[in-house]
Amino acid sequence: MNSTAQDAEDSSAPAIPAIPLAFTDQNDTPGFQEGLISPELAQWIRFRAEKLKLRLDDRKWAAELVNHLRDSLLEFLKKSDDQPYFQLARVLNSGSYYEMVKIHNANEFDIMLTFPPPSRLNWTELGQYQGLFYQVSLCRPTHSPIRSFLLEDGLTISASKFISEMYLLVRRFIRTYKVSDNSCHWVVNRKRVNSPAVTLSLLEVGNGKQELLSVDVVPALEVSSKQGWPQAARAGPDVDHWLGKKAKRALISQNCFFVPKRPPGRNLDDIAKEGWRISFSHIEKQIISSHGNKKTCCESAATKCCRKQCLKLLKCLIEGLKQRYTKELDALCSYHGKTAFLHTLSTRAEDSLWARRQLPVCFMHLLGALEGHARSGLLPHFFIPNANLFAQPTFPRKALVFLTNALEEQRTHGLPLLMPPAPAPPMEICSPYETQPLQYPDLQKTSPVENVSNKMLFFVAVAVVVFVCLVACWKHMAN
DNA sequence: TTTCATGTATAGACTGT
DNA sequence: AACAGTCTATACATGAA
Repeated sequence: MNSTAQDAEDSSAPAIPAIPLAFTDQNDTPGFQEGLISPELAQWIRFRAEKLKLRLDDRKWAAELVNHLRDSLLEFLKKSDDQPYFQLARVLNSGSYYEMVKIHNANEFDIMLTFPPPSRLNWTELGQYQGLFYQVSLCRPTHSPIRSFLLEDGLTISASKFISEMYLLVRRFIRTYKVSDNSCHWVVNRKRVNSPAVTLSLLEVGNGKQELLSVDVVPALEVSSKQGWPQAARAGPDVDHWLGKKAKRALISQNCFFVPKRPPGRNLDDIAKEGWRISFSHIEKQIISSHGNKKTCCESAATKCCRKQCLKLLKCLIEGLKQRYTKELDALCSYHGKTAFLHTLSTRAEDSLWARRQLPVCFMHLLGALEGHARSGLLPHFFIPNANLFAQPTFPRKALVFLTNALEEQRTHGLPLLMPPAPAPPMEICSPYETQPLQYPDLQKTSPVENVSNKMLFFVAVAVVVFVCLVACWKHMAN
């Protein structure tokens, strides 16, 4: 009976695998041995990857709202005389949506607003951050409107002034900006002290609780490629054997950015409080979109690879872990996953290793790689090899040990966090997948479109169950 | 496999200095 | 007239269905 109801909703759903599925640590790659993935688990991984796709309707709905907001904001800044420097803003879409690795819903967008400095920049590494954070200043005094963001020395660009002014203008913009159909409205979220973003949320009118979309607007200072990247990143990412030396040169010859994010920690000195963080978002996006060892990767059905799917699954697992162990894994974020992913791609370069069919094996490999980084406490920033994203105190020792164990548990117990909730009781009607929001309440923020389809599915499931019951009764009576 | 919508890169037109 | 910056049309890539 249960399976009938399930099948009615999702005929492609594989059977729930027997748990635990043995993964042992015998291999030198932590947590990975090819032969040990059971066919059931492999099927589940494929199935889960399918489920992470964004729906076209959702994308269309969200893209229209976000693009209109973005274009209107840009127009507002261009016309604004209050802060003439912001008239120079240019848009650079970044983050997982535009990298095509956003999962579950098209509900989070990252938009960088980039600004060219009036002259060459000087930057000084802030100590103890291994080249991630910088004091940024102009080489010479200027009459450019950027003046209003400078400190008393007339040269140093103040990150706090920059982001505060951005807030001011975005708030001013939002006061008059209306969503076309009036059913929702954008609000500016509260300022967060360590965040470089002005975060906007789209709320339903009359239901202030439910956030339908969120957009991070991140201002960024552009460093001309003529100046080159800071010393800590000068060597460029380790992609020689993967993307090739020529591709690497092309990457290094691009601009990089500073975003107004101060370094973590309390009791910062006055210089650190005005610190900027280096950003390679646009390069990351480029690498992820042209990710092949050969040019032909993903060009045809025959050369399709599973790299992006692996990253999506890892992001899903990380979200799940953070949901399940909120406090313990506070320090963990999706960027750790992305970094481990990039390292894995650069060492496991050959396209054939990432063939579409190999998804389960590749994902387990990636998971093992992240576990390995956690176990060794070493996860170098992909562009700044000396910056360890698992270094303390940013990533506390305790959290690292917890993460190592959590990842090991996932690997050795058949990925319970990627699985549906425990086997359903006999009369359960809904398919396990549809009940997923119960397990991870915030992972899936339902859009209006989704609500409709959920109701439809539920209705169909109930109808099928009733029908099957009737048939069973009828047969019983006939006997 | 195909069809479609969205996102991106590019060239050439346009505009103001 | 020359130039840089901006806008626009177009083709192409990507991924969902």
